[in-house]
Amino acid sequence: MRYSRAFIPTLREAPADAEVVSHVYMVRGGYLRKVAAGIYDLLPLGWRVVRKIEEIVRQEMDRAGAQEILMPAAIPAELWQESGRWQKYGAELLRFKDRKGADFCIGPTHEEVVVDIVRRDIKSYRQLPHNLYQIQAKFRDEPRPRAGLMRGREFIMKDAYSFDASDDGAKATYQAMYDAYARIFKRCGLEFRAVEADTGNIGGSMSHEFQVLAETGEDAIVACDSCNYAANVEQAEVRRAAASGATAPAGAPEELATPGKRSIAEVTAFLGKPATALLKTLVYLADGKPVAAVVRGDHEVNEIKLRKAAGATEVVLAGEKTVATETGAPVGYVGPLGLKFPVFVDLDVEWGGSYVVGAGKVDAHLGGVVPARDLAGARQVDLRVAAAGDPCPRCSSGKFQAFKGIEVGHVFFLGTRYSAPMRCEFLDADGQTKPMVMGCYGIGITRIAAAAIEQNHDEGGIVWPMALAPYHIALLPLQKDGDVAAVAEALYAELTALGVEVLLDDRDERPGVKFKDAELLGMPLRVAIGKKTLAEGKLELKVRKGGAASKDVELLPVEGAAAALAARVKAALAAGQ
RNA sequence: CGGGGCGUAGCGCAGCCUGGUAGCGCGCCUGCUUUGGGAGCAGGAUGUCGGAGGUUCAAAUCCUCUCGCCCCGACCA
Repeated sequence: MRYSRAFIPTLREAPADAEVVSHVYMVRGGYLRKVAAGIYDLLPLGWRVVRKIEEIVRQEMDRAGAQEILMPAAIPAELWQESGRWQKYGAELLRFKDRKGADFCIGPTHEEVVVDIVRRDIKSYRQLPHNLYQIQAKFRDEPRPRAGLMRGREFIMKDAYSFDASDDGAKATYQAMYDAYARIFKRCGLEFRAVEADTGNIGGSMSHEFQVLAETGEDAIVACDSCNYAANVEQAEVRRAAASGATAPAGAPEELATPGKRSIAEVTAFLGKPATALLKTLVYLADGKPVAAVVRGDHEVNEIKLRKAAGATEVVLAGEKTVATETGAPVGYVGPLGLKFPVFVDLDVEWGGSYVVGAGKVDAHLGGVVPARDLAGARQVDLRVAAAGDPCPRCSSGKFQAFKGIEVGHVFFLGTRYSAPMRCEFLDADGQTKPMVMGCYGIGITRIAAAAIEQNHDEGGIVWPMALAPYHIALLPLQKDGDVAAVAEALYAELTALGVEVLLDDRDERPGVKFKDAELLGMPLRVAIGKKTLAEGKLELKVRKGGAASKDVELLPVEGAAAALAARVKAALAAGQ
C-alpha cells in the first residue's frame, strides 16, 4: 500500500474521550473512529487487523472440526421467550419492534438461534456431534461502555456451539476447543493464560477463560507458583489455612466499648488487635432475602461464592436502612450472633478460635467470640476472594501469584441447560430420546486487537505482533531524490511479489514525520532508505520492538534485502511473535 | 442506576466567574525557503459556541429544561 493514497488519518493529539492506551493509539493511528458510545468505525488499518485475527480463528476452528455459519443479528423474541431469557436478560438486550409491532432483539449471543437450527434437522445420534461457529457483530447494551474496543457495545465476536450425544463426547469437544484456543492466541503472538472461571449468566458446569496478561486488564487472576492451577479470582478456590490449634478461652463473649469505631482499620487500631483476630459481618440480600457473610477482618467476601452458597440467582450488598431494620445495628457494628437469617462463615475462620465481632448494637463489639460455641447454627463455606500468597487448593506446596488479565476467550461446558428446555433432542442407539450435550465457545475478535496493544506498546505507539500487524513492514524512503525513491520502489515491488505486506511511505513529508508515524502505527519492521546509507549500498532495518530510539538499527545490503526481509517476516509469523 | 466532570474550528484547549465585534496551538490551503526524528517565514480558509426555551437593549457567558460524551462505582461473554 502506498501511504500517499491510504486512508490513514493520524492525529498528533489524543482525543479527550480516549483513556486507555489501546484506544488512544488506535484513534491517533487512524485505526478507529467513534460513532457513538461504545460503537466504532474500523478504518482500513483497523479492519486489516481484525481480518487477520478472524483468519487465524477460522483456520484453527476449521482445523478443530468446527463449521462456519452465519446467523442473523436480528432475532425474533419468540426464541428468547422459549429459553426464558427474554425476561431474564435485562436492559443489556437491545430490543425493538418491526413494522408490524413484533418484538425482536439484536443478538448479544446466539444459543437460542443455534439450538433452533440444530433441533430442526438433527434427530439421531448418528448425525452427532456438530460444532457450528460464526464470526459476527454482536450488540450488548452495556451500562457503561468504555475503553474503545476493549468494552464496546457493538463488537465482533466468534461464537461456537457444540452438540454431542454424550457427556464424554461433549468433554472431548470442550478439550478440542480449549486446545484450539491455545493455538489461536499463540499464533496471535499474545502472552496469555487459561484460567478456571465462573460461568456467569451463560450457565453451565465447567468453564475456562483465556486471559491476555496486561497491567491494564480488568480481570484479576491467580495462578499457583507450583502446579498448573490458575483461576479468575471470582472463581478461585481457597484452601483452608492450617489451623493454629489455639484453644479458645472459656466463658461468654465480653462486650467491648468501641465508640465511633466502625471499620476494621478503626477497630484494630483502637483495640490493638490484628485484623486476623476480627470477623466482619456483611449483610446481603440474596434474591431479596437477607443473609450474612462472615469473613476474617483481613479477607474480602466473594459475592459469587456467596451467591452459590445461598443458592440464589443474585446477591447484592444490603443498604444502610436494610441493615438497620434486619439486624438492629448500624453498618459497622453488625455481628453474627443472634441474627434471624442464615449466616455463612468462611472456612478461614477457625471454628475453635476466639474473635472480636460486631456487638449488634451501636458503639460496641464483642470479644472472645468462639464460632464453635457461639455460631453453631452457621454454615461454613469457602466464601472469600482469593489473593496473592494464598495456599493453592490443588497442590500442597504452592502459593498464588496475582495477575491482571483481559478476557479474550471463554469456553463453557453447557450440558443440557439450553437443549433440555428447548427440546433439542435426538434418538440414541438405545432408542431413548435425549437432550444433546452442548458447549459454547466465544472469542472477542475486536477485543483481541485492543488487548494486543495493551500488551504490546511503548511511548511511541503500537508494537504489533507480526501476525496481527496491518502490514509487516513500514518502508520509508527518506528523500525524494531519484535513487532513494527508485530503490524504495524496487524493494516495494519485490517484497510485494514475495507475499510480504508493505506500507510504502511515499508521502512528501520530512523524515521526522515518517519516523513518528511509523512508530505510532506500529509495523513490526521498519526499513528506512536514505542517501547516506544508500551511498554504501545499504538500507536500514529497525525492529519496532527494540524501542522508539533511532539506535539499534541494522544495515542490510540493498542487494538481496527483499529475500532477507521476507525470511524475517515468515520466521516471526512461525514463531508467533 | 449512584457520584463527579465535560460539550467553543478537523484535533487539543482558552474565553464564561464580572453579558458588549469568538480566540490560541496543531492540522488544512497558497507561496518561498528547508529536507535523517513531528521545519521556518509570509499570506489564507474554517464556527449554528451540543439543542430548546427564558432573562436582557445585548447571551458562548446568567436561568430552566433537554441531548450527548467521559471518568469512578455498581454491573458485565
